[in-house]
Amino acid sequence: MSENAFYKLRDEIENGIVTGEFEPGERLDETQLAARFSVSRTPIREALMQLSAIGLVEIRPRRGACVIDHPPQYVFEMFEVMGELEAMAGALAARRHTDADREALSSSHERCLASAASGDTDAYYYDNELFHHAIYSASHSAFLKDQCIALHRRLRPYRRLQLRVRNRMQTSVREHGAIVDAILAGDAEEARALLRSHIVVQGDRFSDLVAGIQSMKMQTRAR
Amino acid sequence: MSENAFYKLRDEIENGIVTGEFEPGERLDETQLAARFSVSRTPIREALMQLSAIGLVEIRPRRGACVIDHPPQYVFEMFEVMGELEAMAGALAARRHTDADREALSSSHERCLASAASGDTDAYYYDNELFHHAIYSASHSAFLKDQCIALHRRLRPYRRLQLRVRNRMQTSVREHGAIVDAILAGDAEEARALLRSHIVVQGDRFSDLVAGIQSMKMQTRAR
DNA sequence: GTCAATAATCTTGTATACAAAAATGGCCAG
DNA sequence: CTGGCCATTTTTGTATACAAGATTATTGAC
Repeated sequence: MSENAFYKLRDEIENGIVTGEFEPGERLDETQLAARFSVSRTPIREALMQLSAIGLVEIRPRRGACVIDHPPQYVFEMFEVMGELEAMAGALAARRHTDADREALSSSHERCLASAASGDTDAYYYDNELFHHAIYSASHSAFLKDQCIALHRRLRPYRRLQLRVRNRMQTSVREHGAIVDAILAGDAEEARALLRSHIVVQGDRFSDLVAGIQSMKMQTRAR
Repeated sequence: MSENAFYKLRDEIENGIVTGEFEPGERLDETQLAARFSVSRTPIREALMQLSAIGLVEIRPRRGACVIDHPPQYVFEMFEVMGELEAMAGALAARRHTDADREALSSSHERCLASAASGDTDAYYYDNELFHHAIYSASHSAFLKDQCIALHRRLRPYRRLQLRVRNRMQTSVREHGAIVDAILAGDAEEARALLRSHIVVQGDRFSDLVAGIQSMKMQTRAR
């Protein structure tokens, strides 16, 4: 608590955006946030500056900061790019994984299986992140890993929505199984293809996503 | 000059990093920068916060900001990811380009041809950027375009180094020609493959890059 | 009652002030 | 002469102050 308030504040505000406490388009009042976190406006502004550089917040001159509000098309494109990056990570992982990577992949997949079976979406959400991070690490490309983690974070609000769709967890974990097999078998092109289609939001899933975003906003209006 | 100093400051400092005025690893003193740009430390700090979120600057608690200094391996990985993203943009462009995109691609390629022929590396550097931006736009994926532009910016310092290598401009512009042909022919997979190898820094080019980075740092030490 | 213009208020953007941590330098012991 | 410890000096991180632009409320005209 003692040092570097703006780091903590950045994570705190980011978390608020991810969980939907701050909704897309909502204005982020500096004074209000300062009061809420019992700090002055200075570290709040610094946190907002960082979030704006990351692309979670939009700062318009003399107008203050808003939570970024992307049109569904843009969100779709984000998943599309994420798919390509994860596909790349999977392909590299298939070629480069070590014994430790095998272990990390398998065990995180086991955890996903368990939490999917229990139906606990929060647990699955967390374990799913572990699984994907295991792939990034296994790619042995530090920059690719950084990029994947950054984009993964940006997509968190929407990823959360997706899990609410019926049976998505079961489908997701089944796909994970095939991905693990491909990577461990060293089949780079198979891993690439599987990861791409695992991530990209196609057909019905896109409609579900748009519906989810809509309902999230409706919820906002109602309050 | 009147409004939003931190935007201008961010670009100014970023530019300093890109052109090599601020060398990798160099400490960025807030007070010094404030004096240099005749502002207080506040907007300087805000600019540095943004640059750190982008990944151009590293801020260590209570230790101040430094220009980020990546090991050559990491830089290589950055080009590798850039290659994959541009390949994706090229593939999409091949499928989706409009008449306006055709025109933009052709004319920016013409400009590259001209500046390469004249041997003006600065002009080529600029026209090359135009050309690649034309591909991003033709992909008709706003997010992919944003990501490409962001990464392209981050790679600027190193890209500049590459052009100094003998005949690189001629080779580059020849590759551009093939890329334009593939995109205009609507051959997505050909465009993908050509762009990937156009960007990725393989074999000798990687050695040249490492040597360039070394000499850049030597120059720093000497002063 | 509605609209527009102006005054009052609020919010942002920047400067300055101050406390606490890190870096520096000097001093003394060995 | 070297190395470690304490005092001094910088430098960072945060709070506060203030000016200028944006927003809201009020008043007056139609």
